[in-house]
Amino acid sequence: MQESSIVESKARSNPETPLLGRLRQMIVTGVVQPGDLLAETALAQDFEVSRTPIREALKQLEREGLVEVRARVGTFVRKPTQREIHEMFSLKEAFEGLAAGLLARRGAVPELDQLKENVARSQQAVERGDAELYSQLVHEFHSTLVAGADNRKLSEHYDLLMNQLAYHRIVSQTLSLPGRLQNSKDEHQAIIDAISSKDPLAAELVMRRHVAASSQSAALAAMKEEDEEQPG
Amino acid sequence: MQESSIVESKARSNPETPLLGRLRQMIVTGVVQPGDLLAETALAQDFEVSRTPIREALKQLEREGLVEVRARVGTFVRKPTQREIHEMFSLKEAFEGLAAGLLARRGAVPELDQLKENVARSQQAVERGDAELYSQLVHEFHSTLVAGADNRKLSEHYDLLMNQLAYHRIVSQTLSLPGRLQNSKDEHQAIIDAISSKDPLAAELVMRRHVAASSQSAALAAMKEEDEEQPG
DNA sequence: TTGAACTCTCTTGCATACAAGAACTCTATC
DNA sequence: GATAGAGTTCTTGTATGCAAGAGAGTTCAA
Repeated sequence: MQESSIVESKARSNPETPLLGRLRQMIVTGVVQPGDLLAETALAQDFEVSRTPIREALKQLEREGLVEVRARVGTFVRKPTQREIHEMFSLKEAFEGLAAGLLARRGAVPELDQLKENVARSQQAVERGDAELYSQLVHEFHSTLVAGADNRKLSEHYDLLMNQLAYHRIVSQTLSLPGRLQNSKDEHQAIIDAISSKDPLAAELVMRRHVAASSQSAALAAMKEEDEEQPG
Repeated sequence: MQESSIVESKARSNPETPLLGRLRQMIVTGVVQPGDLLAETALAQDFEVSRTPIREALKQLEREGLVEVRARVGTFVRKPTQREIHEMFSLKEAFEGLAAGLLARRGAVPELDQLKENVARSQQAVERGDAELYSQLVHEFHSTLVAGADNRKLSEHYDLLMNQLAYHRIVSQTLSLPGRLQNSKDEHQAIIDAISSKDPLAAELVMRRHVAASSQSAALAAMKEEDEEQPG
């Protein structure tokens, strides 16, 4: 239905090399953990290519902020600092607020129907207490909304940001917080209402409030994860 | 005083390779024109290195949207489409609006004083009718404001955007439009007032209105340039 | 036991050779 | 004159070899 969009979403002239996508997915989904060494030679053997394309992909990932290349030492999976996470949630709020406003301006488009359907399915997920399905639907809701803004540059920046946040991992943790499920669904409904009434300002405002609320939960979850790793 | 910031501004662990910066500057400042071929071999000879580092830099520039690499054909300086320019100005509005809000929240910081001084100098430039100096001060105003938001992720995204817009070229064209100089300066003053009164919402609103206004002028100038190139 | 120096290994950085393909040019043919 | 085709040339894509440096481990001396 909806493209994954965290891992792959650009519709550019040059389709992304499979290598880059696979490496990025490994990082974003947590197959490799922050601090892990991504050695070019080892990866080259794993993927059965030479170091050259591996190297290009790693350099690209460095620019995306997912890894850190230390000259003549190694390439390591990067972990955003608390400050960076906070900064990125500010950006997320701005991006999605902009998207909501643009979408409201566009009026009735297919994406709006997709959002309505999403909320309907979310309602069922909430009733069944299916947190995992709901988490997936949340991701779909937000990416559909941004896609509906019909602004490719926005999408590019947004995808970049979401990859850095390793968003879906944080979201699934966030939603385990008690009561957050029902709140989140209601907020989604309010967003759709504002968009449907073609009020860009209201749409942006509601959207930003929603992102701010979930950001707070997410930041909390991220901080909690931090504590669990280093209990001392 | 203020770092150029269009060409170089990141304070990352890995300092940017000189090659990348030089190539980027060549594109942003118009030394090489859209459509021009950037052949790896030729550049390697010019810069007296092998193709490998050149290649890395070009790949990076591709990700930044400044060049287009067509496999086995060539790497070409890219020209944003009218649609992309429009999209990017939407993003610019969101970024600078966010920055103004964040800066207002921070209160009295050195950057605020820099902004005040900037407006004072701009006043002089307007009185003297020095459009070039004013153009430079405009650039400085906006980059100081974003820097003042104290959000590195925002700065990264903003720099990326500005490079794609080859912003200063467009600005200098824009400001030649009659009456725009005085208007622009007054708007800058209004932005500072809003920030000084520590009203994030007002600051964001005024900022966004300002960006929207200058965007309209800039888009017009870009369109005009387009027409001049292809008169038929 | 501690510390310093040295060596050894592993990493990325860079240069280069070769492969593959796109596009242009020139020629032959209709 | 127009067009199809082959060949040439230019481009980027990939593999690989070597250089340089960081860092861990070891050894030796105090």
